Amino acid sequence: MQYWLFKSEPGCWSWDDQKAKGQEGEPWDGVRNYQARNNMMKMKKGDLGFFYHSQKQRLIVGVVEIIKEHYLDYTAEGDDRWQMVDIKAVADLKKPVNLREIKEHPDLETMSLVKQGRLSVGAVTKKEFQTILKLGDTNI
DNA sequence: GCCAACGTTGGC
DNA sequence: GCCAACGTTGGC
Repeated sequence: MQYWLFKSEPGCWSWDDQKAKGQEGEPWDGVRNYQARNNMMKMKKGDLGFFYHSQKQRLIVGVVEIIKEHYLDYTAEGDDRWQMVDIKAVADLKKPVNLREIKEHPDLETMSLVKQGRLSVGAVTKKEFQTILKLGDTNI
């Protein structure tokens, strides 16, 4: 089992939008970054991840599950081979975790979210995942 | 609104 | 293949 982090501007695609999709989930399309794509290609069905609101809020708001492994992004053009995965909402973080808490936490300050702010789909270690769940007062 | 960080592009 | 210029993202 591996853990991940999906970043989105809430004005574009929010946690509420994601939750509205329910069990059906939604393709994480439009990723145009090789590192993010490579991360998606490593994802397995059943892996868990966080849903992060970037920009104004800067909060980890929920937990998602990968429900479909990588396939061709239908927004890719021509010979592009951009990939996407499907994710569904699993749980709210009872207490959303903000970026400042993450930066100040000794176990979290090395997260890719902190070190590589611009990466839209990042990996999270098991320890980081569990630490954030604890900060968020949430059990899965 | 500004700026730093980073990825991408294109000239050589 | 290198590197400067440029564009984009996201934190502040």
